[in-house]
Amino acid sequence: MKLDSRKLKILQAIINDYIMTAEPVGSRTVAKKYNLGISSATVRNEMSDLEEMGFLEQPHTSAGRIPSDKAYRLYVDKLMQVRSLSEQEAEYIKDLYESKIMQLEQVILNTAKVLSEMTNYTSIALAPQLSMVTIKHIQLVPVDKSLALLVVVTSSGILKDTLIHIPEGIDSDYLYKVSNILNAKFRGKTFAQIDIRDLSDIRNELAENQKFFNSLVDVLTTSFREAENREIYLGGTTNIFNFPEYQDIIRARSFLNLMEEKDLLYNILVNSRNGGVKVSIGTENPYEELRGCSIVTATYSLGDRVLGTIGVIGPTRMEYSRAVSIMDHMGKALSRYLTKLYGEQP
Amino acid sequence: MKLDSRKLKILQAIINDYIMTAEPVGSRTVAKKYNLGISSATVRNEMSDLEEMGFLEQPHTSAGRIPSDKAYRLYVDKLMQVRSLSEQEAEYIKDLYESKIMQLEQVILNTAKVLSEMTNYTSIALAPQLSMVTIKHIQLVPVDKSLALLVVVTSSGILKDTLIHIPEGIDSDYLYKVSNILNAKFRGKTFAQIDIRDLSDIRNELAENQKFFNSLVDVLTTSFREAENREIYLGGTTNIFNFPEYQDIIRARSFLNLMEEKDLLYNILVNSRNGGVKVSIGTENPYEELRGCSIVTATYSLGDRVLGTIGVIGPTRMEYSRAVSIMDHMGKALSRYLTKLYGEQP
DNA sequence: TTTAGCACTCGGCACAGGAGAGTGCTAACA
DNA sequence: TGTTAGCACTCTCCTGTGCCGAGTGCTAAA
Repeated sequence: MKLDSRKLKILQAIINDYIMTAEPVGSRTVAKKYNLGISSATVRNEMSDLEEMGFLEQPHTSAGRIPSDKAYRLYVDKLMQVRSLSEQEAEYIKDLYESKIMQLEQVILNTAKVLSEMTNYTSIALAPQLSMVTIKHIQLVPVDKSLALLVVVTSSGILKDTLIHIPEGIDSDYLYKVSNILNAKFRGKTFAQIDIRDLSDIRNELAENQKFFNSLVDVLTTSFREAENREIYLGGTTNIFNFPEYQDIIRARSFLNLMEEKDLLYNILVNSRNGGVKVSIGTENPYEELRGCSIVTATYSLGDRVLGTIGVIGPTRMEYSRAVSIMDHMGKALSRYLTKLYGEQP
Repeated sequence: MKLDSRKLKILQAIINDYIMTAEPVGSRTVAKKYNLGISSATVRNEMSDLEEMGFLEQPHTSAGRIPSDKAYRLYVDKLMQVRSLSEQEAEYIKDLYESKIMQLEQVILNTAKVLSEMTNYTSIALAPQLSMVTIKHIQLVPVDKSLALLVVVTSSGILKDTLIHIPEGIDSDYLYKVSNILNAKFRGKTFAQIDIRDLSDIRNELAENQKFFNSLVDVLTTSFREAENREIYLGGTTNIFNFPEYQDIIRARSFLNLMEEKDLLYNILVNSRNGGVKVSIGTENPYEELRGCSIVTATYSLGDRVLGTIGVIGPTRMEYSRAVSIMDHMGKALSRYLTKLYGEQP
């Protein structure tokens, strides 16, 4: 059977209607509301064909039809027209990145918040992945007799800081010396490139302070393990209650529980890291818990390095065209902002 | 009318039963299940009295009775026996504070998580209030030609760090000098004690670098404003779905929305800061949105300075005796742990 | 003062019937 | 041959009814 232009028009009408109303769409509605110049009976025949082809589904015999995931896929790939942002929306994004925030985490957090407010979906954002950025500066800052602060500044302004115990009798100069060694070793490298063997040099330097060396190794190795920042920021988790398909307490609950599964969300976002806007519809999703949801993601970068992913998650009956355009703009605006703020200076 | 011992026994039975079942309790149940040696008819008369006295309420004529907030208050103050922790619970808390976490925020976050797991309620925790701790060390760390990192270490190991722009031509030595001035001015003070006028000295020092001075003032003043860390950590927000009184989507939703109102939660926690375990029952609560909920809070301290508050929030039909004992132990264990880790060293 | 007994109340549930929306099929029509 | 009008049929949703059970309040007896 061929998917001729009339079938496409009808399909599009059904998808549009269902996205707006969340109610199964009947043949009469299509014929009347989307004046295609054909009668409801004709529409009925076409709808029957579309169902046979797998684009429509019927919740029960005497209900209208709803689009299948396959239909949404077709819609996203071929049918929908990606709108540009409304003035209001563009303004919203512009405002977000004009405020003076220096903390990178805060930027991402605010981005998530704005995303959920603009789209009315739940937003998720992956914290910047440290393994992607280079180390700019390492410094041991003395705190008191027995504590020092190990600060690592990266090219993206991110810093990891950890307090470490130092043995008695270590002075500020000594820390300064160690800092210099660490800098010489690791400056310019990414976290991923750091090799534990590089530390052996330092071991020799610190031969007389074995305990201190051990502390350092301890902290640095944990830092390596946490180089992949697995933090996930959420925005508008309760937005899900706005959708009629989540008026059921069981579904709402399982959705909210899902949002607490940070590991799962992490995997989703990390796997969407290969550039551009990505749409994942219902059953296309690798995780069973997410059939019924669609996810639109976009990446954000610093210069040409992809740092992380932002996304929105909502019912498969999602306003894809709006979501895609917002995600697209947001990803780009965020990248521009980050590159401007933290971009590698010569 | 007098609240004699039989009335108290009956009231206690009703409260216990209602806490466990969430179902209105009838006279038969009380007479049979809590063998008090009296008939249901007698219980009925007593219950009628208790209702008149304001301790019981009737959802509708042919239902049993449920305790009023007044009854819960009596229960918490007089009737309930505060149990000690089960071995399992004690073990759980012990484990929590035996792991090696250095980041204070992480400790509080984990505390909230464990709290919600142990109690099955939603837990809330107020981040440590910086105005309570003293500044130990301030240092400007050079990052590159145009950026420096301002690190503030406090007596509780908390640090605030912010990137600031520095004008061209400022070298590491210069930053070191400025750091020393800042240290001389502010070391030993609390954030609350910092006076903007103290900066005028520095202005003179930096006369030739007006721009840099402005940046510094900018950052420091924002730090002051944020000295009160308004961050709230939540744990187990979806636990609320476990309770039959929140099977209604409207109520569940409004509860979850409430949990996103960080300002409101902040006020609740800050106002519970005057030591010890505090129980706030339903309508006793200053916020209308929270009638129907009870909150049990405890404070945590560093040495003798109260740093913040932790708490659990659940339906008024709360297992007060368990909640109070857990909060009491947790607050104390957390304080001990913090004092051991970050306690003021000579 | 306590208790047994009884009439009464009210929510919850199952069930039936009707309305409404939508379908599929058939037959007529262009 | 494709399109349309008509019609019987299906299925959900809503509403009203009647019954059951839990629980109460009152009365009268112990």
